[in-house]
This record gives sequence, structure tokens and C-alpha cells, in this order.
Amino acid sequence: MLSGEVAVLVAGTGGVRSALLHRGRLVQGHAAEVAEQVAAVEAEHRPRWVWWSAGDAARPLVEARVHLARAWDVAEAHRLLHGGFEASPALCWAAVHGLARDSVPAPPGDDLFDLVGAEDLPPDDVLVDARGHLRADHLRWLEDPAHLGAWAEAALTVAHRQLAQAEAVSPRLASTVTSESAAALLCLELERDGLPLDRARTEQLVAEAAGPRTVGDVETTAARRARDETVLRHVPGRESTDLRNPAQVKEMLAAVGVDVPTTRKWVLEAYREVHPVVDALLAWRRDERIATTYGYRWLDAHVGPDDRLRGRWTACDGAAGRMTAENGLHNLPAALRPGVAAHPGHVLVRADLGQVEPRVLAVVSGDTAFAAATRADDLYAPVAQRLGSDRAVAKIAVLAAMYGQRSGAAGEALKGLEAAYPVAMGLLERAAASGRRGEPLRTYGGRLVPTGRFLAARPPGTDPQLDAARGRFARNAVIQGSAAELFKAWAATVRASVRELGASVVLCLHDELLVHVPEEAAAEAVRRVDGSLEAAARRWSGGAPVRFVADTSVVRRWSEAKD
DNA sequence: ATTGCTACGTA
DNA sequence: CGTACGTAGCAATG
Repeated sequence: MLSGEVAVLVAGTGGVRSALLHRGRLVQGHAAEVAEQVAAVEAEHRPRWVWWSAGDAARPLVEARVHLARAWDVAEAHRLLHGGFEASPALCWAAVHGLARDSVPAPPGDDLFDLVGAEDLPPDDVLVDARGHLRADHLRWLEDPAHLGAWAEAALTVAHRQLAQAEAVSPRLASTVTSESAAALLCLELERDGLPLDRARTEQLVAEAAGPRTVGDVETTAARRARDETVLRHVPGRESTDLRNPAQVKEMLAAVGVDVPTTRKWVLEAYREVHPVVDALLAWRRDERIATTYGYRWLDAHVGPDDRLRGRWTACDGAAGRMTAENGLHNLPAALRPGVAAHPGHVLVRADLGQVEPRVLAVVSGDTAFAAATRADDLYAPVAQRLGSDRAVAKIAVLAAMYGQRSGAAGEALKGLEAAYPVAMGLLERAAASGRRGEPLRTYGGRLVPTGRFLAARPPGTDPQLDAARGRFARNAVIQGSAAELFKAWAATVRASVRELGASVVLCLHDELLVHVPEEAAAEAVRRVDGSLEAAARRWSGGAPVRFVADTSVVRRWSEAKD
């Protein structure tokens, strides 16, 4: 991995200085100057770029629209190797040097630093302190551009050591690091490019839920009262109920004969017929969600003058390693999806993975019988046949096995599954057992998933309910986390393969991709999105006999797609 | 001002 | 509700 051409890019903390280290040559200067050199090195050598983190080093390049193909992101590598989300340079450095994480010195300004700090700092030209850690004040130290060369060398040292550690852990881990590193780069591009909206249509959809835009507190309050009135008119004598206060809502419902333990949606759903206020309340909640979270304030804050919705993206969360996004990019209500639309001259290529989690289970477990079922477009059909049951029962059983669900019909159906696919079910049970013991596990790609994280104060074995929760978490994490790795490998491959079409990935949603494509390139983009899945799945699964499928279509609006 | 809870949107 | 995430409002806590 790091045996080929390598270049290092680091950012200073003094203004906008950065540095590029390539073949022993150090170029440093303002980010814009260095960006030019970076582009030249990329064009000529296409190296693997090493940085402490993409957000830190690559952001100016992404903003300057310099495309970089391959990276080793030290922070992402650290998250994979050691689990969790925290991945500061000091922590990454400590981890590859075998130093305990709680021995990492506190930065200046911290109370602890004032106690033990300043006299432990090394001489001004030295990055590493007497105990082998990065100097505690390295952020301030990096304000001096003279230190950027050492900072780049340190990143390279960490990357090489991470590679060695990765290879010792799992044969797939180094490849996962490069894929996750590309995903981190993609996250910066997603932040830069945003999700194209049809602003007028989106405003119209918001208006349908929240009413027209209001000006000033008086009007806003009046609109709010008008929305509340649609519920309160069903409960004469209780018009003063605060609908935003669950306790008051519960009391109001009790007064009309709806006695519920909580006022949650799935509880109230059963009472729609009992009293008209229930239906009105649920409709109000749906509208209130749009009014408060996805209303005009949201539009004004996060949709740019170029009609693109922007938010921060993270390549992996702290649990199993899914991507996350802010500002509604990952939880936009379905009602607003018609507002997500290609801009003039473009279309959206929308692709989502079909039944990705059971297919991932087939790879992770190496269960040949279960893998055979993935040859079908609908894998639940052959599973049902083997179980001698309905498709619906087969589906519930498979999902229950992966999620640890016990309620409903799942329990009975699971028994047949254990007999039919002992290898796959054995893997899930082993994962659950590690979780119950509070032991970490690794995803297929090698990401360490800690399970002791729930209430560290209460160790495994002291609370059966907590142990069961850890077991469910672990059972799910090995699947969800591995699926996230396949997805990111796919997204990174799409990123690379549609670029020359003038297309770009504009949304990643766990098993779904939206690509913004110039109209004339639509058909070719579809081919490349599908081809990328085949290539990414083959690489990720090591050629396992497991089929992955995508439903790929060309649409103007996100809502046009099925489902 | 921060934290915990309830609630709900997405996968 | 099986898991994960982000966001908002309210109540209780400092």
C-alpha cells in the first residue's frame, strides 16, 4: 500500500500555511501556493497522499477543486485500528508507539497541563517529548512554519507504523483504510458541492406543512396557534393543552378515553379510530417536525444561493462506522424529497443496494448455503424455500437474526434458520456473545468495534439487560459496519469513475447514492455506477461467491425513484 | 448554560 | 418496536 509512490500533505496552525513532502523535497507556503504543487505532483505521480486527516490537510485542495485520487488518512486508519471516533494526532502517534492513551499529555490551557506541563516540554526544535509523545503544545508549536517539515515526517512515520499494525491484524484492513480514506475525501467534496434542490418546490412543500412564511414574532405565534388549533378543536375544554409537552398531551388523551403509557407515534397509531384527536395529533406532529426542524429557518441557514443544501459529513461514526451527515442530509422527511432535484442540464442517477445486509452476512460468515441464496434478485425467496415457509416469515427471521429482535413471530422462525444456515447464524451468535462479555469485535474489513462502551461504570456480567443490549449491538454492528465498508468502497469507486463525465456524488445514504450528472452522460453514468458496484464488491469480498445488486435509475427528482 | 428525556426523521 | 445517526423542545439541573 505505502510501498508505491507516497506524498505527505500537512497543514500548519499559523494562518493558512501548509507543506508538501514528496521524494524528500519539502515545499511549503500559503495553502494556495502549495495547492499548485500538489496538483502538479498528483498529475505526474498520482501518489498515495498521507495526511493526519483529510479535514485538516485536504480541505483547501478540495475547495480549490484539485482532485486527489488516493490517500492514507491517519485519523481514519486510527479509528479502524483502535475503534471509537477520537483520532487526534497525539492519540494516533501514541497508538502506533505502544503508549497508553491516558498517558497522552494534556495540551496547554488544560488544568492538568498547568500542573505538570511546561517543564516537560522538549527543546523548541523537537517534536517528541521525553516520554515519546508528541509535545503537548504541538498545535501552538506548529504556528512556526519551520516546524512543518517535522510534522510531515511524523505523519509519514505514523502511516507506516499503522500499515504494519493493520497487516498484523487482518489481511483486508489496509485496503479498508485506503477505501475509508477516499470516503473521507469524498465527505469534503460533498460539503463543497451540496445537494441540489429545487428551491421553489421545497418552499412549497414546507408551506404545505408549516403554512406560509411569517414575519416577526406576532405573525409566527399566530401561525403556531393556528396549527395547534387543528388538534385542540377536537378537545373542547382542554384548549390550553401544550402540545409540545408530552405529559400534558398524555393527560389530554386520557381525558377523552385514550389511556396510553407514552404518546409515541407507534403507540398512538392503534388509537386512530378511537378518537379523532389522535389522528389530528399525529398529523400535527408530522407538520410540526417540518415547521421546526425542516422549515424556513433550515432553508435559510443551509441552502446556499446556488440552491444547494450543505452540511458537514463524517466518513465514519463512533460505533460501527457508517457515514453521518448534518443539517437534514440524512434524515430529510420523505415529504420533502420532491424538492431534491437535478439542476438545469443535469439528471440524478439514483442507485440503492438491494437487501445489502443479508448479502453482507453471506460474505462475512462465508456460509456457502446462504451465499447461494444471494444469486437470486430476491434472496428471501430461496431462503423461504429452504425453510419451507412464507417469504414474509423468512424475511422476519433473517432480520431478527441480524438485529437481535425477539418480539413477534421472529422467535419461532429463527429456529429453522439456525438449522438451515448454521455457519451464518453461528457468526451472529459469536458476535452477540462477544458483545455480552463486553469484548470488542472486528467488522469484515477489520474495523475494531468496542462493545464495552455502554455505561462503562457497569461492567459486563452485572446487569443482564445491559448485557443483552450489548449483545444486540454487537450482532448488528458486525453487519451494519461491514455493510458500511462495502458501501464506502462503492461510493469511492463511483467518485473516481464518474468524474470524467463531469458528474459528482451528491448524497450518500447508507445504502443509497445520488449522483448529479450532465444530462447527456446519464446512460454512461448508470453503467459506471453499476460497474463500480461489481468492482467494489469483488475487491471488498475477495471474490466471495456473493452477489450484490443495485437498483439504478435516472430521475429528475429524488422522489421519482421507487420506494 | 448544560444535561437528560421525549419525540421523530432517515437507513 | 432491532440497531445507528442528527435535530428540536421542554424540564430539571447547575
